[in-house]
Amino acid sequence: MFGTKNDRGTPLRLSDLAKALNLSVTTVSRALAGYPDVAPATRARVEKAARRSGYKPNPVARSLRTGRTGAVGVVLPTDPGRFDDPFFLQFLAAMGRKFAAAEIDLLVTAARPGEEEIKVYRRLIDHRRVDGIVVARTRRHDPRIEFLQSRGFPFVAHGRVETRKPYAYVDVDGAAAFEAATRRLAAFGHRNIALVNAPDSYMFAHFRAEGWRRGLERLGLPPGRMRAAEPTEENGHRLTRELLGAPDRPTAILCATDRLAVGALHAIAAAKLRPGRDVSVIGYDDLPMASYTDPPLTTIRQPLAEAGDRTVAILIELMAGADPAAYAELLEARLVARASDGPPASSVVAPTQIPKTGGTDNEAAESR
Amino acid sequence: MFGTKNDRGTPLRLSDLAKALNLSVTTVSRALAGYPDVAPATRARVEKAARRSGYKPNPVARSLRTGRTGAVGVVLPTDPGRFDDPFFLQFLAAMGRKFAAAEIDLLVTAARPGEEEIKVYRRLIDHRRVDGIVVARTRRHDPRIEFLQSRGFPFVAHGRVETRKPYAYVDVDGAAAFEAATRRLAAFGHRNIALVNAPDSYMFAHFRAEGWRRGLERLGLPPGRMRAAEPTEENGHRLTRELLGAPDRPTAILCATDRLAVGALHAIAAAKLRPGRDVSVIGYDDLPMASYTDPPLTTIRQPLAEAGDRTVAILIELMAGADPAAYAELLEARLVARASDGPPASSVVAPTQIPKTGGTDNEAAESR
DNA sequence: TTTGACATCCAAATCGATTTGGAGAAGGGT
DNA sequence: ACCCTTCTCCAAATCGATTTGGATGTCAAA
Repeated sequence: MFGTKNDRGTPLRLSDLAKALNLSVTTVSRALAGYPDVAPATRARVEKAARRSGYKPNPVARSLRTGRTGAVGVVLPTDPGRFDDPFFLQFLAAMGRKFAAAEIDLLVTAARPGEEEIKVYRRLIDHRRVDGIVVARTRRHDPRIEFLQSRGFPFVAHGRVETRKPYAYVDVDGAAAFEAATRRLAAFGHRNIALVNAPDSYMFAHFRAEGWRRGLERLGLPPGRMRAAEPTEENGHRLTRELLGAPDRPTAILCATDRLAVGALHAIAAAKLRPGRDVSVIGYDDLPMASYTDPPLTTIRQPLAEAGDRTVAILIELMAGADPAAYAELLEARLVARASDGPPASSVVAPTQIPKTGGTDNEAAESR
Repeated sequence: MFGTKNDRGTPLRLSDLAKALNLSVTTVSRALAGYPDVAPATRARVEKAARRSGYKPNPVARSLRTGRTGAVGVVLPTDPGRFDDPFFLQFLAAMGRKFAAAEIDLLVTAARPGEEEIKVYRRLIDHRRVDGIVVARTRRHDPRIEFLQSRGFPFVAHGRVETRKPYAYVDVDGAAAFEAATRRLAAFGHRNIALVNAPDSYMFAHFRAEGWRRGLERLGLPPGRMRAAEPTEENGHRLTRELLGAPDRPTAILCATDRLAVGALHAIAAAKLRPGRDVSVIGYDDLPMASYTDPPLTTIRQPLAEAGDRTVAILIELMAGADPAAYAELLEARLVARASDGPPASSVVAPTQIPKTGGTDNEAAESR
């Protein structure tokens, strides 16, 4: 009856459908769009023909006319060329299903924090590449949030920001999670609990440190030591080695991410200490590999799937015109107990066998 | 002189520029596009005005007219919701920089292998969402390749496929790498070298097995055992446990990916054997965490950055009309020696202490 | 018979850039 | 003086869908 191609061999156009039905493109368009000024019988005829022929409107033409693109942008705040943090992939994956279900395309770019970063956002918006944006890994003073707010562009942030003007976000309560983790360690009997953190400029790092501090304080424990750097295995190793080399060696180390924790476990073993016995470690993220560290990593699992679902749902509402101020969701993380933490080996262990750390690199690193 | 916005507050249009310059849109368009029928002085004037005002053509309008989108699609062959394999992210990252430099947007989707998968490709093409496609992780009989070829759509595959009709691909010579790794293990003195592989339906797994087999053969060693399953830590652990439980326990295990290798190391330790001493392990991918396993993983690093660069470069040429048959590139991987392999502990070790494996799950798994 | 009110339908404008098919002017050759 | 190139430039068509602003027809009320 109706072919799925027109006589030019290109996908069916609205005008092809109209011609076949002996109707105007206007009527066909309005019939499919649900306008009321189309007779029920006509609408049925149009819908049937559209279904039969597999007609789908050309999204580019529609986009030009309506100004909508059917795509959403995500700019990963990392060096393009190596945004290999598994977290980002999990994050993308968490949103993928919902976006696919809504027939929304995901446009992924990478741009490292800084001036260039805003340019990418500007391009996405000015050139109408996307209808909405997801901001990943917020920072304390985040120029991206300010920029998007100033443009009035729909966006959802994964994480909070220190700003007055309300905006839509979905975040996980890292402070509560780290306070709970601190309590857990204290309950094991630890009194010297250190933190291997990501740079404080990252909001997530800031909150996790806050939870740790609050936990220590409420438990009446003395403040612990903290070191921070970009969350990689290598930095986790280095910072932990520094902590272990200090005179009052911590018996437990909270790590802001699993990648840091992996490095920490390694540094502990390298110092001839038993991770999980002499020094407890707790991570955050529950990456797939967390079960396969040695010992298996006790870590905190954030409800990333739920966060992704909510992020997408909120973004869709914002793109339809909803007020960003109405959306501020804080989800709960939950601790996954494995074997990298437990009671301290003994209250009074002589700090035996701790190798000297190198002398040149023991200031707290705070890379870019 | 020229504002960066027109009087409607929207981004500058070609017609705004034309009006300001007292020229027709035709001339302005042709001046910027480099047509020869524009007076040098006029062209200079137009170019200067465009630069000053920051004019960028509306990509949607351009797309409607030219049929090009300025975007490229990647469909990750995984469950949407959990495409958390670090490899995919590295792969995306490897292409990210070049795509950004060429001002090409990257459209990322996930669809699990099967019928649904082709639907996604069909949508990308029919709806003109992208100008080209990158096919990730090829399979032996890959319906994606056939589909794209039948449509004559520009694409580059990361990996080869068993087909006669030529197509453009960039691949890493996994067979050569695994043959070399096998030789290395044999040089250490190993004679019983097993393979923990990904399903043979994946082309990469097929080649790595081929290299391993060829290596054994050329060295005059007896064929080794192989087990295969989806490349996750968990499966690496399970398959390795099965291999270790067999009567003639291998002294070395090649793993098709680092994730499998991580599981393997863990299974070896769980069997009270010393990884790197009693049982050597070599992985593939050199994920960031490979340096932080216990012991640090000897693995094979593929030149992913180079592969990404070439993939993008080839795709750009194909989109400009080049012949896919002209592009078939095979890159070399290189072994990164760490501490998970070495000479076998002793030629004659009694297979002591090997715990019984569970009885229910010891057939070679070959999940979907 | 006339007048609304309502139900249906459609021609044309629109989104913004590209491209076709000339038009007009200037200069050269005969 | 006339014809032909060669240079420059531009009006209008085009891509395909959406949307504005009617046009037409029908039927009931006046």
